Parts: sequence; C-alpha cells; structure tokens
Amino acid sequence: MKPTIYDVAKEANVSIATVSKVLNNTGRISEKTKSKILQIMKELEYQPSSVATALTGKKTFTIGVLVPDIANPFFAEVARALENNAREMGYSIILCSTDYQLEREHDYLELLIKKQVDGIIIATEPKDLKKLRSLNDRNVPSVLFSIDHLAIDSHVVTTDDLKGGYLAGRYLIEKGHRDFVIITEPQRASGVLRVEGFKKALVDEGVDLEGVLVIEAKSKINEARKAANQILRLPKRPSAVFASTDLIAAIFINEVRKAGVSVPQDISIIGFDNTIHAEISDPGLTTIAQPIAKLASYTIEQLLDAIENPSIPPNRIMLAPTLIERESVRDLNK
Amino acid sequence: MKPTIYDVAKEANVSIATVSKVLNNTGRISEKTKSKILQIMKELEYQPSSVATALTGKKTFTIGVLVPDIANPFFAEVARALENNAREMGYSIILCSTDYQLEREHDYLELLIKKQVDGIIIATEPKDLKKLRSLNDRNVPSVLFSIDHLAIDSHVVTTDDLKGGYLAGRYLIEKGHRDFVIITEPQRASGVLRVEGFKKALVDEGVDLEGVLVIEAKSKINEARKAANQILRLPKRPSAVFASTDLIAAIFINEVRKAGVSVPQDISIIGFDNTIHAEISDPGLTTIAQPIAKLASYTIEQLLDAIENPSIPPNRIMLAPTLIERESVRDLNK
DNA sequence: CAGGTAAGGTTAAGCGCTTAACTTCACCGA
DNA sequence: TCGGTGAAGTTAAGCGCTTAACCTTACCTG
Repeated sequence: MKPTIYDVAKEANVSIATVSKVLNNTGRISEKTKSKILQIMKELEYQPSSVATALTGKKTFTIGVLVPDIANPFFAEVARALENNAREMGYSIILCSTDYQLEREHDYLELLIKKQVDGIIIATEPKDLKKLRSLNDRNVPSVLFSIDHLAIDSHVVTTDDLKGGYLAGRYLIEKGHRDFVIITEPQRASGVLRVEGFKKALVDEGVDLEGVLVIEAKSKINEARKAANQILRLPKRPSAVFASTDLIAAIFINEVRKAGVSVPQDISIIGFDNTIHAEISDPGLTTIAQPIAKLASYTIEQLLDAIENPSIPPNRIMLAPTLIERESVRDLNK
Repeated sequence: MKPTIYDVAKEANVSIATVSKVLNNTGRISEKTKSKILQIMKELEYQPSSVATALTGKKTFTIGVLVPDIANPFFAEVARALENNAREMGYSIILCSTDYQLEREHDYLELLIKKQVDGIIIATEPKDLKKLRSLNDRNVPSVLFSIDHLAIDSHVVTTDDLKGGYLAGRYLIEKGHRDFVIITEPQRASGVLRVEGFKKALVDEGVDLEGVLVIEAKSKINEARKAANQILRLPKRPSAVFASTDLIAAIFINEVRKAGVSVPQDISIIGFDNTIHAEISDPGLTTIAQPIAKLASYTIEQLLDAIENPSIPPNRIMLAPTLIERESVRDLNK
C-alpha cells in the first residue's frame, strides 16, 4: 500500500505532527530530525496525499478548464498554453469539452465544484448563465478566457476582437481593396466584435458598407466549403474576404483553388487566430494572431490572484492582437 | 460557505449517517425521510465533496492522461475521444502534456499519484521507465495508448501500426508505384513499425528495398519542409512518398506545389493518422486512419476494468487501421 | 404476552493530513 | 537556587464523508 504519514512517523519515532511540519516547512524541528524524516520519506517513496491535504481546508491545486472542443486547433493551443502556465505554478488542469452543449457545461460545472477545484477557466461561450453566476456565491473564482460576458461577474482576459477586426479591415484597405465579403460564425460574441471592428475600419476609411456581404458559417469543414462556394458563385466577386477563423480561411483557399481561382492573384483572404492552419496553408495565410501565450499567462495570473484573494473586484483585461503578414493578400497598389 | 453533509442533516433533523445513506442509496431509510432529505439537498444546493469521499477510500473518479503535446491535432483528437468516453463513465480527466521531456513525464506521474487518480493513460512514448513500472507496485492501473512497450507491464491498446504501414505499401503498389521514399519520425516505436510494415508490403510484392530511401523528420513544420525539399532535389524523383504522419504529408503537398510539381500527377503521397490536415489539404490526402474513437473506448474500458479488478493480467489490444482514399495518390495503371 | 424480527435510524471510529495549544527539558541570569 | 525562556516535540481536534455495529420501536407469532 501507499505509505501514509503514519508510516513515516513510526519509522522515524516521532509524531505525525512532526512529519507534517517538515512537509510544510513550518514550526520548529531540529536539523537532525528533519533530515532523518526526509531520508525516511525517500526510502518509503512517501508522497503526501493531496486528497487528505485538500480536506483540511487547503487548496486542491487543481483548476477546471472549460473549452468547447479540444480537437479544434485554437482551443488545443489554448489548453496547451494554460496547462503550461498552470503547471509552472504548481496547478494541474481538469479538461472539460462542452461540445457547445448547455447540458455538458452544466454537468461539468457541477463536477468541478464537487471536486473542489480552486478555480475555473471558461473558454467556451457560456450558456448556463445561472450556474456560472452561482460560482461567485460558492466562492469559486473564475476567469473568462477569450470571451466576454457582462452578465457574469468574473475576471475577463480576452483578445481585443474589435481591434482585431479593425486591423484586418485597415490592412485590406491599405492594400487597395474596396469590395469585401465577410464570413463569420453565427452567435458568437467574439465573431460579432470582429465583424464590427472590420466594418468600423471600412467606415473610417470611407468605404460604403452597403456592398459588404456577410455570410454565416460555423468553423467546420463543410460549412466553410459551402460559404466558399457561395462566394465563388457571386455575380460580382469581391476582391478580398475576411474570415473570422483560420479554418474557414484555409478551406476557402483550397476551395477557391479547386475552382481555378488563385489566391492572392484573383482574390485575397485574411483569417483570424493564427493557428497551424494559417501557417501550413498555401499560400501562407495572412491573419490576425491572438496572443495565446500571453492570454494564458494573464489568465492564470488573474485566477491565482482571485484564489488568493477572492474579494478583489473582477478585472477585464484586453490584449492586443497582431497582424501576421503572409501571402494571402494581394497588394493592389502595385 | 459550501454546505456540508452536516448542514443537510441538521436541517432534516437526522444524523449524517442517514444523509450519507441516501447519497449512496444504501441501507434502509423510509421513503418519507429520503424524499425529505433529497428535497433539502436541492434547496441548499448541496454537493457532496468528492475530496472527502475520496479520503474514505473510495475512488476519485479522476484519471490522468499523459500526452506529448495536446496542440498536436492527433493528440487533441485523442484527448477529446478519451475525455468523451471517460465522461460517460463518470470520470474526469487531468491533462498532462509532457512535451517529450523526461522530467515532465516524471513530475506529472508523481503528481498524479499524489492526487490519487484512479488510473493513468499513457499516450506518450514513455521515457521514465522506472517510474512507470513503479505504478504497478503502487497499484495504479495504467493503459498504454497507441504505443507499446514490452518493458512496461500495463494494458496496451494500440493501432496495428505494422499493418497500417503494410496497407499503405500495398495500396501504392496496387496503384502501380515502384519507386518510394519514406519520411518517418526518428526514435518513435510506432514510426518504426509503420516503416517496417510498409517495407514488408514491398517485399511481399517483390519490390527491391535497395532503392527505397528513408528520410527522418520530426512531425514539425520546418523539419517536414526540409524533408520535402530534400526529396524534390533528388536526382531520381520517386513516384510515391509514404509519410508517417499527416502533418508531414500535408506540408509535403504544399512544398511540392510551390516547386511547380503537382500532386498526384507528378508525385503521389500517402499519410498516416487521418487528422484534420488530411481532410482539408488540397488535394485531399489519402491516409491510414487510426481508429481513434474505438481506441479511446477500448482504452477507457480496459482502464476501468483494471481499476475494478487490479489483478487481471494486462491485455494487449491491437485495432486495425483503415485506408482512407482521397486524391493524393495517382493510379499509374490507367 | 414473552420473545423474535425487521424497519429505520443513530453512534462512533476512521480515512490522511493540518494546526493551535500544550508539554518537556535544557539552559540562563540574578 | 529558582523562575523564566526558548527550542523541539507531542496531543488532540477537526476537515466531510463512509460504514460496521448498535439501538429503538412497532409488529408478529405461537
């Protein structure tokens, strides 16, 4: 069996309290006793049970991460970055894919509470608002990652989507484009903001919004294909397309090529997220990069702050996205 | 504060033992008392602490999953499938990315033991053999996922990589190919098996192995690019390439196109894994699919079996891969 | 109507650890 | 010589839950 603190204590001829003290580096113990105990721990391969520790009111050093779908490259990167930062701080992560379903979100939240996680990171568009709000009453600190929802009184760490859209719009205009189509995910707050920012850029540069078509497509292969083909069939083909995710953009490039239309010669495209799709697509996809690593480190920082001090008021941190220039946008000025 | 079993008991005017009984559906309680207690639990939004439950010797309903890198699409899919199956069985998952580093593997294993997980799934090429073997002594059931290592006495659930390679080889030969180059990951057992299977197919079909070049490349963007270009510069270009991962294959397609060489007209390629890269690449990548969903469900099944009954001898389950035909291989017979 | 029985509880110990409060003892200065 | 002091431990309660063993009633039966 796994050795317990009693085994160590007995072996060392001391009380368990003494052993506990060397575990936590508290109280007074002579160097001699201490090293003896440490020695014995090694011999027995003793590992304190974090379950028992947690029961005494200490932390579980576990945080829950809610994502919609870990198989989506963006969220996979997010999970990776969060895990990395958490690990460095001594925390581990319980992974929860909600699959965009209210029920799963609900169940997972209950589960995380039951498991006494120290905090929860929500990277999925929240559906179960009631449950989420109840997190506060239950003193479970939470951080919204890359999403924002005024109805929830948590910390927020997100990309400035509005600005991201704006960057994309301004860039295309600088490159001489004037006719646009937007492909965006329906019912996603960040998608809405991206489009809004994009349009704002057009307005600021004096482009008429009337002619701008907005097509809705989820960030899934078949929907993205459909959207791409819809654009190809348009009577007046736009000179540039703004896709609200890289997956949509990458598929657009492929569909368009199949139709004998060339990117960026015949049509330009700009994506969002800077996932691996953007990097390996051909031509390389110009896109708006979310600063995932930074978002993750701020998120963990905020969460740990909130864990240490539950009463601090929720901050809303917005990090600037950056434009990554590759080869999918043609410069019409040249 | 979070209500405890005491709060419920007090409110219901019964002892905590009674409450515990309704929680576990054991012992005798009158319907009346039971429904009253259930009612009160609802009102208080009582959730039993799984930490306390775990301490009484019950399970934690948590399993650890070790992957090398969750940002890799293959492992992201794996994590997703495992999580899905685990959730259905009432388990949740602690995610551990080892980043191919012995140290992290080691630390995570210690952590998982400390957290008293009920079992561990290892989907990363194991490095810390000693620690892994010690899992057995500590009665922590484990399953090797998609890898195999005779030195470790765990259950194994894996794709039949040998057969996968064989399938790829036979397919290419059926399509009339005779000159091959293989791109494979170095130091990866499954990679070795894939290559071996591939070669076996060639031998069985009477193709001389002498002319078959094997290039090593990690499944990373830059290494894959390098490998692709190395092939392009070859004095005698092969008619078909076998890449041991989809990422390598997808990048190969792009690099080759940039060089003005067309897939599959000028050169054919076949991948392995059937990740999203295979699906969205252009042309669609013909590849060997690992039955991820099935692997995951068998893995969870084996692990739960081992948790219930630690003494069952370790099984080794090998699931057959299948060939997914898309458009990246040319039929030379036509 | 004594004694058995079963239903519906309760009591209390224990899981592995933390921690406030207490004990013990050596040593010190006046 | 004696009280005071500080170092090094120990004692014991408590965290929230489970469970074996026990208790109390009501009811049944010969």
